[in-house]
Amino acid sequence: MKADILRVARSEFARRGLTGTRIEDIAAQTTTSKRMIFYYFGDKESLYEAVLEECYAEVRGGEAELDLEGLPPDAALKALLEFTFDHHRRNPEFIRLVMIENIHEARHMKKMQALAAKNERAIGVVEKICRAGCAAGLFLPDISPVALHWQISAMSFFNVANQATFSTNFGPALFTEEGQALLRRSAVRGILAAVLKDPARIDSLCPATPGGSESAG
Amino acid sequence: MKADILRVARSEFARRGLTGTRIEDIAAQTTTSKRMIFYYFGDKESLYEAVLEECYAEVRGGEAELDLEGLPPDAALKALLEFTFDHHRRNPEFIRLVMIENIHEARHMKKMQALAAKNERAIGVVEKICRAGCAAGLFLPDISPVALHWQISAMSFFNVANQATFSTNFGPALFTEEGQALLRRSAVRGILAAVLKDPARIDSLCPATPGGSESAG
Amino acid sequence: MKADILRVARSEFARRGLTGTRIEDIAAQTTTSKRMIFYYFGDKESLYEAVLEECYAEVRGGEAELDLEGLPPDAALKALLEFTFDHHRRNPEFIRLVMIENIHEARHMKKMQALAAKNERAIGVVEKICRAGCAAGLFLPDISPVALHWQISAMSFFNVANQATFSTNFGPALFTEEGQALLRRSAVRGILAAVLKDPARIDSLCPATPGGSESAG
Amino acid sequence: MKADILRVARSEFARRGLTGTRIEDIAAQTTTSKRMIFYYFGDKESLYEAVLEECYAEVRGGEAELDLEGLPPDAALKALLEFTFDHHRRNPEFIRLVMIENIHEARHMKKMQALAAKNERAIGVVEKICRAGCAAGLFLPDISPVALHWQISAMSFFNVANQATFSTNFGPALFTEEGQALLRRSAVRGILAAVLKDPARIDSLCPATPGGSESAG
DNA sequence: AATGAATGAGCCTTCATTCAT
DNA sequence: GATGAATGAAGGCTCATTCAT
Repeated sequence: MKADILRVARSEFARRGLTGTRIEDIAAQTTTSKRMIFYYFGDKESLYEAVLEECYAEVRGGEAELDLEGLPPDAALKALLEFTFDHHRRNPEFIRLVMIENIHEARHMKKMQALAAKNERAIGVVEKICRAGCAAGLFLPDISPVALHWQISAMSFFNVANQATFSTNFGPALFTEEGQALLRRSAVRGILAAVLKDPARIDSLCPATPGGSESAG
Repeated sequence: MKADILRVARSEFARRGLTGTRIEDIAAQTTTSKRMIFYYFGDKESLYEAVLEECYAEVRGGEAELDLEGLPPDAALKALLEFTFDHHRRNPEFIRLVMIENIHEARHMKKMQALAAKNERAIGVVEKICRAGCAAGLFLPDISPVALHWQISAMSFFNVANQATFSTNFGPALFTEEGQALLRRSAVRGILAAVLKDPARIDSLCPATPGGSESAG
Repeated sequence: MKADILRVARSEFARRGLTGTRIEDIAAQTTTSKRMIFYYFGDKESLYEAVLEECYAEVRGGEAELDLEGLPPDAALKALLEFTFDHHRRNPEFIRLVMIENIHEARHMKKMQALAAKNERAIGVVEKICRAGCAAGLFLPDISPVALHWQISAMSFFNVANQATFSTNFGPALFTEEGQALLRRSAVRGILAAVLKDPARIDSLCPATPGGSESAG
Repeated sequence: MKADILRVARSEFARRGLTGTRIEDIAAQTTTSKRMIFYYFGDKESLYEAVLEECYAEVRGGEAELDLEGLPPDAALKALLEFTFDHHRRNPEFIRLVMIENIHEARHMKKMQALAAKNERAIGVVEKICRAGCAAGLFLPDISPVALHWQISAMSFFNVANQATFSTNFGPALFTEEGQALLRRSAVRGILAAVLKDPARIDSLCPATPGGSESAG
């Protein structure tokens, strides 16, 4: 019952934002009533926070499934980016909730205690790769894991978050399967180039060219 | 008077979104009345669209000031990214309006006819650089200007749009002046790497390391 | 509570029409608030429709009380007209609501499903009289019950509906008790004349002269 | 220009009533502006009154064209009814304005001075017929001209005014050309029967049966 | 005489929320 | 614990009308 409400609420909040969502609309798609929503969650904002928290847990939980053990640092970094890129594409509701949080200056996210551990883990993954990369002499020294995470996030997030305006302005080509594959490769290439000591290694890791057809050399 | 309303409305819509904004709040910050807003703009949504259009015109107008003539293609690309990165930072209201548009699936932006020309111009700039880069044998062949624009936008946009959640989750360090300088350099390096035929050239164009402290060698 | 609202709303709608009525004015005469009206009825138009429906049910219900069993057909017809004439006079609000409906091209009445049965019953009464009258050789053959109902309605309805303009233009005499009695007798005479095979029978059924003073011989 | 406004205003007031009509809607269909309407007519209610007055003048003017001279009284009465019946059918806007006036308790009509003469003339016609009919020994004595006028009006007016609700409730058959012909004949028959001393004369004046098919005897 | 720009008042409606059991 | 009925507060919007030239 609570789960039912949360499921519908997530969809509505993701679609319409915090103020744009109406409790009545959520109730209408639920087996319960409007009254029950207040009974279980107190008020609209608390429901929204519950949705946000649950969604975050789920998504960050999904990230834990990624196993980079055994991969060389540069391949691991590549895998991490590709995973994040795909992961964000598969979770548009999560992306939208984060967009909405940013509209609200992360006001609700700041209240969420459970986040700290999850975020540290996310950075931990990048940090580990960086350390290994430096130790192996592959990466430039003094790479900031947080900056690297920022760069990975930027492209993976923007790709989903701004699809509507970007394709309105510049056409839908980038959001077809081929377009997405292209963007993903460009992103990998950019990230690796920003990190590798010897840029020549890039070509062995990602043979294709960014923004170009497969044929390029 | 219309300008006064638009100015206040932009601030409110950027801050609170379409549904979150109350006409009354706009009126209160204006020398005119709530009634006047409807007189000039018809309804809330039309006012929002007028704000969006005006803001877009202003921002894209600002971009026109950038002069890349005379620069070699790779330096031009670097300059374009740096300009975009800074430009987005200087226009947080515009960024927020675009975020809000994405929440609304670009519903209003799709109506704006005047955009087409401006968007083509934006792509035109990148296209020109690409052509010159290829002609000079500097860039990889078959670079997609739109994909390149996407990559530039991704980092410049995300940097402003997701500041609230990112700094909530991973600390405010990246959003200090030094942090921003670092991110900008990483971004430049990534973009160039994704494009240059000879990655070794990167170091001559951007000597500093990505994600690293200034000291790195 | 709903009944209270309906009662007040009927009076207001009958007096001022659909657009002329203000929800606030209804609320003010009620023990409840304006908000409650929307809670119970959704919107102004639905409230109006509820009023119309209820009023129709009441009025047509009142008609059911008329018992014509046992009367000869011509006497039954006379009784039906007299009843309708009096009945309309007693229900000026109903008359006004029908006037208002006609202004609105019967837009709302067309939605009312429950009417069909009631209307068929109304025609049924006339039909029965017609059949009996024909069978008894009293009425002209091929009398149309609907046309007869139209004629009865015309005079009974106009008498109430157009009282204001008629008495403004031609004086109030016809709307005193005597005037009304006169009109009623004229109407009966007209209706019977339009139906009876042998017009001479009229005088036995309604001895007084139409449009004349009682004294006439 | 004033004429243009009046023409449009009549149509709008007739269609939507006094409160239902919006000055802006009138202006939109005019070559002039909303402002001009106030300039020429002062306010909404005065414009409505001007419309009402003009419409009345026009319609009552049309009635003057009827020439009953030379006809025997009963034929004249028949002609008057038929003319009125047809005349009302041809002037639905006028009918609607009178309906609206009745909704407003004839408040505006009461102000109209010019009416008195026109109304007296209308009654004058009936009066003349009555006098002639009595003098000729055809009509019952003491026929009230006003009651007779009421009866003529009732059927002619109701026929147009209540068409929407009547056909909604009882079908459209009565408002086809044949249906209307039938009703007109019924009405004539009823009126004559209410007046003639010798009802047998009816059949010579109107051979057809009321509410029946043409064949009846 | 003629008019574009401006507006005060108030209307219908919606929203999250609480009452009372 | 669970719920149907009720509601205060305010929101977007419309209307006839007047200001100012």
